Amino acid sequence: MPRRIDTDARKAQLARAVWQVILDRGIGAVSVRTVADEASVAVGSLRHVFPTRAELLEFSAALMVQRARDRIRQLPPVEDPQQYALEVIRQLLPLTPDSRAELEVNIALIAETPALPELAGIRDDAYHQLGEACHAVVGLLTHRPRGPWTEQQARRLHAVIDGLAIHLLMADPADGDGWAMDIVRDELAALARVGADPEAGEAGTMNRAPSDPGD
Amino acid sequence: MPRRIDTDARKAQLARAVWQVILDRGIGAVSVRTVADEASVAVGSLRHVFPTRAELLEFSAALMVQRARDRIRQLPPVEDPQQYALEVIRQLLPLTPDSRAELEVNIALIAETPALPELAGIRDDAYHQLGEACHAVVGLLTHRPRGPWTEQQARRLHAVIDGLAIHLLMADPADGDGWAMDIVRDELAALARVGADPEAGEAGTMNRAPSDPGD
DNA sequence: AACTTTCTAGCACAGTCGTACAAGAAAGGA
DNA sequence: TCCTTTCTTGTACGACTGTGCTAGAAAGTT
Repeated sequence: MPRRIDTDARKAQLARAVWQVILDRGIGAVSVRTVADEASVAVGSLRHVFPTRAELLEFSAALMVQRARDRIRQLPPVEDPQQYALEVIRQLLPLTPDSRAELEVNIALIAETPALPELAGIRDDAYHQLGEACHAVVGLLTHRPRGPWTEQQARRLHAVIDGLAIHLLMADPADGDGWAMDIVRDELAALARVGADPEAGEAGTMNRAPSDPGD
Repeated sequence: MPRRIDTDARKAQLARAVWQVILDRGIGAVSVRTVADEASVAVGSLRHVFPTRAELLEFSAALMVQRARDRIRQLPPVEDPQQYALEVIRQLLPLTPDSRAELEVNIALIAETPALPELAGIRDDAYHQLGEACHAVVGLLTHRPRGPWTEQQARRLHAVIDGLAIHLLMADPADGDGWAMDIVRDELAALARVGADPEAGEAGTMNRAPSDPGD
């Protein structure tokens, strides 16, 4: 047996280099050369692990999705389901450099999908996983069986999360990011209120009633 | 006076070519050559109007934002503010090939911002305009004076719209797109309920109470 | 120590990129 | 008709792209 390297570790190292290039110079700057330089590795060496550029990007994207999922799975268990859901969602918003990088990579993926059909699968995978997580949160808080109502609530929660994520990415950092989690807290509280009081609101409609502003 | 062309019309024609290339092959395929080909024009001719690639992209992006704004402004007036708001938001979601192209260009912009700082201004402009529109809708429906509560509601509505937009872009076309407008209708109805009944909900909190699922 | 296999390094290639530039075509005023 | 100015066109250049390929370094087996 000749010399062997830890292929998985090397792949992860190169994926990190991809993320760094995307963060610094955008997806357009991701080439085998820039990534190899970022990882302090020769191009031929990179291509020994990732024969094509598409494989490099595919792995980098998949690893990013996996990391986010693992981070959520390893969240310490919390008694209050509402607070637990809050922590889960906190992991999905770009509130730290790491998760911010994840989202930028994700957006770059969506933007480049027409050019790289191989990545569509990963993108759809992440989309459906997050959708399922939202549905789980709705079920956890409202104690309702799956149905059109829970599906709509889940889709709305999903939209709020993704929308807030993008806004956090674009918003003036001087504005802070507390407002985003405030909105999420509000969403979860509203859902939990249905779980606590099965008779709340008008039956027969899916509409939700915002509370009085109280000003 | 030598021969003159309608510069604005030519710029618009080239901008349309940019959008088409983005739709067909992604932002990564946008080059002076591909755009010139798409517009059936020589590269030098394109560069006579847009000396640099950055100017080409900048104009294309700005025109896209302007077109969306004009489309909304020229919306026929409707009596019911709730339905009017619904029509406005319909223009902002990728439900037609045109508005779908707009969103793809928008996402491409966000993804490429690190590489093209010139575009950040346009992106921020569109962001704030949409934010203002959401705030206007909240004011229109709830009849509340501007304040922390309306701001939070507007930010949430903004997040829902942008989140739904992205999901429509990624979702399986077989799923249809009715669910998105259903969610928007729900949001507006909930806001309108505050406007109709000033005493609704619990005072002193910003929380909103979803109605009973009614299943 | 010799051999074998993996890994690294780097050059070569055809293609595309943005941009520069020069020469010809087109069209209105003299 | 000629002249002037705008516009179009094609070519050229250096830099960069993904990929192919070869030669050598590294390390475990025998």
